[in-house]
Amino acid sequence: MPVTLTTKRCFALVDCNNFYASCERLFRPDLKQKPLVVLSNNDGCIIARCALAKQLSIPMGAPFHQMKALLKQHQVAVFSSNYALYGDLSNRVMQTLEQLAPKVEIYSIDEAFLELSGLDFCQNLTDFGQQVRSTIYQQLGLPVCVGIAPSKTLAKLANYAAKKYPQFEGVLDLTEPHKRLHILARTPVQEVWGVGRKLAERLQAMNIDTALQLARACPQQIRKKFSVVLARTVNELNGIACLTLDEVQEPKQQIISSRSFGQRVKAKAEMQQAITLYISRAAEKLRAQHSLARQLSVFIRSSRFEQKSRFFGDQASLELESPSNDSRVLQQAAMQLLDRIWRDGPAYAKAGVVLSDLCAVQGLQNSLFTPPPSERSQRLMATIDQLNQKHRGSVFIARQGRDGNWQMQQQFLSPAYTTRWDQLPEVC
DNA sequence: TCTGGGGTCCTAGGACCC
DNA sequence: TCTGGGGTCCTAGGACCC
Repeated sequence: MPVTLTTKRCFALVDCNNFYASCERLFRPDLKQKPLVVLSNNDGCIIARCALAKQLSIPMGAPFHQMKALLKQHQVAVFSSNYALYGDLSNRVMQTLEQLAPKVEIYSIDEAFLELSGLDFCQNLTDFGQQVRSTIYQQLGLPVCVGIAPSKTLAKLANYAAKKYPQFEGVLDLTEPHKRLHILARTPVQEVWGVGRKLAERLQAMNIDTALQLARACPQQIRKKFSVVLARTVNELNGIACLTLDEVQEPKQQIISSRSFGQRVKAKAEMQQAITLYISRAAEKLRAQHSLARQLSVFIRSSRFEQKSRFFGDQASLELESPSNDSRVLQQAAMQLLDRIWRDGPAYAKAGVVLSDLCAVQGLQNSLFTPPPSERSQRLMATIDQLNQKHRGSVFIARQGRDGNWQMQQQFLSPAYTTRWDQLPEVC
């Protein structure tokens, strides 16, 4: 077997195929030969499709209600999204990857970059990619594809091609420049990481339609006409690594909790319940990353799709006297904000809260000017988090109430197979 | 009836100062 | 009274990602 000494930068992108759909299918072997889709929160849109469903031309992001007839006609299995399940399986995929490569950056719930630079693998890179694929499939039953290249942007593109063209068998190594031309020339510019719909339109107006044409553009001109970001993309497409592997997950700078309602909200008391729930969720996330928030916003809005009535939306923010992660403090502040923006009349479709201007609990403990949150508050919150971790929703602020009509619709929710003992799959 | 949620980064423009 | 330019900081909004 040839030995590849990678002295240059080398990245692999591992991406799970149709992740949510694959997760659902894992526990339903009876659906192996059947098309399957997963819906967004509130069963609003289709956000994941298995290969068979894709063949039926069910578009990504299509509103569920518009697709119902087609789904029924082809007997497509439908699932509400089950983030407890996907999150748990994602963790297992990442743990497996960490055993296979020394440096791993968890990029999203279903993707990770591996850095292979400077490693003298006793195998070529395609074989390494196949090993990743087979290990994850054997251990977890989830299919993945692997793209390998000297920059992250090219690794993304290699992954895209590994998925698209069956002859690569799920792994594509683009470290050799001459292998790239062919692929870049066949990849539409919109498939390049960092090029969305708007940029693609502007690029196409300049006769840049493919990834290869973008790679051959002048970075300085792109910088001038577009942005530093796109200029960096041009360099990355030429194999010049501008992005590095970020192994450590930085704490979030902003935490959002928002949701569309299962049914329109008209009463203020219901809105108060919803906002209280969202605040609790956001505060939980805040504490999980050991942060405090200085700023808080609340927003409410009616539906943009409503024909009969005019759209209404408003938001308000405030700065806390001292940074906090205490659900009670944040909840009170949120209620004040809601009082400011609430209007009787509109049928509200969505609301949310945003925590921002975050800082670390640690840093504040040594500050002379801002008092740190009290021991008592920290201990109480830690206890609540522990209880809720064991049993979701066991402790909550009374204002939140139980079972409002506004709560999320999840008509097709699968059991929490992997995270709840009472919902373990049964083998008959 | 029914159209997701949660993030990041960059830029443009205004306010303000020297 | 008239004139100028450069710098910083902040915010809102846009574009992108999954």
